[in-house]
Amino acid sequence: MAETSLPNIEQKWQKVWDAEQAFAATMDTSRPKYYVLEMFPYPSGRIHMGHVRNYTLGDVVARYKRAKGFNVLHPMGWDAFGLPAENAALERGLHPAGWTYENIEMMRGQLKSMGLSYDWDREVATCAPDYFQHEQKMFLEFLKAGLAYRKESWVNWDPVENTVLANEQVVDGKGWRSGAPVERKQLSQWFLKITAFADELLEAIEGLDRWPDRVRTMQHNWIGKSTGARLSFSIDDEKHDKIEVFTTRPDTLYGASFIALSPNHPLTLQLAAEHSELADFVSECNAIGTSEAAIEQAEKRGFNTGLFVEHPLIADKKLPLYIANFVLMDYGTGAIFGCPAHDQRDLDFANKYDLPVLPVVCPSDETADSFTITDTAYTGPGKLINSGPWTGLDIEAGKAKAIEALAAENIGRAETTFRLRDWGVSRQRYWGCPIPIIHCDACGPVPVPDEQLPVELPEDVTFDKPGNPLDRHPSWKYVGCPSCGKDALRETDTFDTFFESSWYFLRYIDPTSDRGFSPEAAAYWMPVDQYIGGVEHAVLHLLYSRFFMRALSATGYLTLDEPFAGLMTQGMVCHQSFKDSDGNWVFPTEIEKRDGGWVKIADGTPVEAGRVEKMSKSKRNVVDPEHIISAYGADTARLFMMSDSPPARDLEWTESGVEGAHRFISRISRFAAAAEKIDDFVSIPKADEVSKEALSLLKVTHRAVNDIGIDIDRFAFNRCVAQFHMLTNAISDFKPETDSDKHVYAHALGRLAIVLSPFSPHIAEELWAALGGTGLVTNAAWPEIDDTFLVDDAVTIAVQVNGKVRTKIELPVDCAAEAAEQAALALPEVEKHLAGRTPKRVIVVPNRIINVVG
RNA sequence: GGGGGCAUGGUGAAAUUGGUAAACACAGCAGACUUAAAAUCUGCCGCCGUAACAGGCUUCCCGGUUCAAGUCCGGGUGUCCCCACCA
Repeated sequence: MAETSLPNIEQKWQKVWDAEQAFAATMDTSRPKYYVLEMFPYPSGRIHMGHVRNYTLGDVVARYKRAKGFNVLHPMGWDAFGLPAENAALERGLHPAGWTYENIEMMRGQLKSMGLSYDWDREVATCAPDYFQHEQKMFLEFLKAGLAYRKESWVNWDPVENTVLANEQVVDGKGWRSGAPVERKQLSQWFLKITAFADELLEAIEGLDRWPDRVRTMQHNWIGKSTGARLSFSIDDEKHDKIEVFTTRPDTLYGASFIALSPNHPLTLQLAAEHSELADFVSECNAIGTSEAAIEQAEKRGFNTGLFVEHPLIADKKLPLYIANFVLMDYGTGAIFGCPAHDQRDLDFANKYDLPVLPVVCPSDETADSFTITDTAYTGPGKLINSGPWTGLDIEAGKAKAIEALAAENIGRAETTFRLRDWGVSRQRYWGCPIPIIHCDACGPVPVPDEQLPVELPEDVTFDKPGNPLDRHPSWKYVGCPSCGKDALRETDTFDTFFESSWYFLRYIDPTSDRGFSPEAAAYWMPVDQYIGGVEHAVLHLLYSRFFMRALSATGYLTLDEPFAGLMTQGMVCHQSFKDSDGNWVFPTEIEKRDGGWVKIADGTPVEAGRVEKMSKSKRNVVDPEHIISAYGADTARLFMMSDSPPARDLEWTESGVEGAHRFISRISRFAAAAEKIDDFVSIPKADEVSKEALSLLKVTHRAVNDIGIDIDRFAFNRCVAQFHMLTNAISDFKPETDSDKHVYAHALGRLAIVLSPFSPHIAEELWAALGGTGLVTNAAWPEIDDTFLVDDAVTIAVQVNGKVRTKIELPVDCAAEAAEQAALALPEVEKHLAGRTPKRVIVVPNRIINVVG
């Protein structure tokens, strides 16, 4: 094993960094800042490999930028509210707060053992009143500004647990825990008006040029802007209101054959009141949950009301009015016109209920007479047909004409609709931030006055019954109305935990401010220069945070639109999974290789190697970082994480890969153990004063330092590790003899220590100290590069004949094209492969390639 | 159903953005050291040829542009992810 115990070395340097407060950040407007942030963890109890990868990625960037002279802010904290704490309370009788804080203690210790360059003085836990009081205040400011409101909305309701379920918690239409069929129910909920910024959020995606394209597209699609028209249809009995419809295809209006309303449309409810069969139909529709699976299985059904509406453009044409289960109340106007020829869903519906199918768009290779629709709707390009005055127009012109015509008749206009809906933030949960509202019979919902903030959670709560403990607490919710003084009730819902994560990066910049954060700190530190985390937050957290910046700007907290200038989404950490003969997942520690196959150590029964999958407890393919760190050290774990896969891609955890990384770290520690202290090894030796071998090592060294810097900037950390190996191999191969050689040798090792320190900082410190380096390598500036070492005087380039590489030739750098051409044509291989033909053309790309075309 | 990513040796990958495909590692093989093993060091390692050269083939498949394609364009296959009765 290693000469000196690596874990001891690591603890030693961690103590030194602590004692020197090496990573404390202070605001200094005279220096350029760099804010590096990793998505903060939920304190589940122990760190996992995904955390190790995420935080190592961030630490490499933070330490590199520090070496490059930036005033780096690199904080860490805890996304501490959430359901698992309540489950622990339910299952093990622990209080959520105690459980959470214990987990934080545990995980902080684990993170510290990784040697991450955090400024721990800025640590934040979102469940602390000192944190959430500021978001209660923000919410009240949003309320004042009209960016928060209360509304009845449809939710998934679990009738056994008496609580709202998120869509993710509904499995096959049933509650994930209770197994009870989920109901749709209307509930009064608080909403944040994210739709007020829909257009802005969409347009600003364009400017997020340091975000991954796929995240940008996901947000783009999520916001889902549709342009079209809103138009109204009159019911021919004149008793009822007009029906407003949104469509993206106003050009197909002449092909309309029915109108369908959502089961929750106001008119539907009005009709259902007089019509018991319809009322039954509506409740059937609502019994089906809102989950994906439920929707997919649900058959498209309609209810014919017997009423007719007038076609707005064709005199005397009447369209039947249906209630249809596939029409959503939440999107558009909750009503559609069906044009079966050009919409698959409308066509299915029309065929089922025997409604006419009239094509009004015809592809260019068909004619109006021959073109028919049977069971596949036509959604492609073409010319309008059967469309009165619009016949002959193309689709886009048809849309414009249609909007013009509707406007002229005063029955419609152009309209834009978004898929994005306002953010419902109410949760019927205990372990969350209380919503600072008091409900008074006389005054309605009244904001909790500033001087009564924060509204804290009561500690004496019970989890023995389903439902919200806050709601059944004996006294907590009974308060006087702040406005009239009469008996009133506290809001017992708490905020969605995405509320906390939408602004935590602002708390880090000014963690003791009594207003959450100061505009001055925000002006200096924001935006986050580099944000790193999992792609699973591509939409929710990253979109909510973007909204929050705009809402906070609108309420005078700061002036900033975009919180994260750069975003890096890392891939998952995967591992081989195993199943035994009974099909149960087996831990890798329970098995061994025998005769080329896997067997259980315990009883020798065969085990089948499954797929390489994301590490997860259920598949038993997790590896605990703590074991790896105690067995190999943090430097090894960190280096391995950066080694093979580029950050954005999935990384497969392999034991042999870890051992490879550990061999490298051990190799460095042998260099450190054998190092001689040389005065002034940092200074760059002169090219003309060193031996040929030493010069070549200097070239490798300066090239490596140069390339590593470039590769860190572009997140090619796996290439950096390759550079470490090449540099180390070159150093190993060099046998210093003279004093000048020793200087070069120490110089190369010193450069290695600096460039390795973002990745494996402990061993880098050890090496630096062994060489006699001044101060900490953690504080060392990124090395200067002597450009003269980056250029060679000769290059070997490939010579092609008719596009195939036939030989190589060594030429002086920047050799003139004519000379290169002459040299190439003189080569015997070229002559041979030309086989007597005269070269028609010779392409010379200087320092790259020569291609002889013959 | 809609949108997006990815596809390169036995494996993870690299390729200066259109210019020598396979850097660096993992695994494997052979050797040195050792009583032996581990560790360490040295060498080999895309495929088909060959005694060895020479050749030929090769970046999922088919086609195109180009002196030149892993890279660009068109079509297809596989795979993963996101969204999904969105009018």
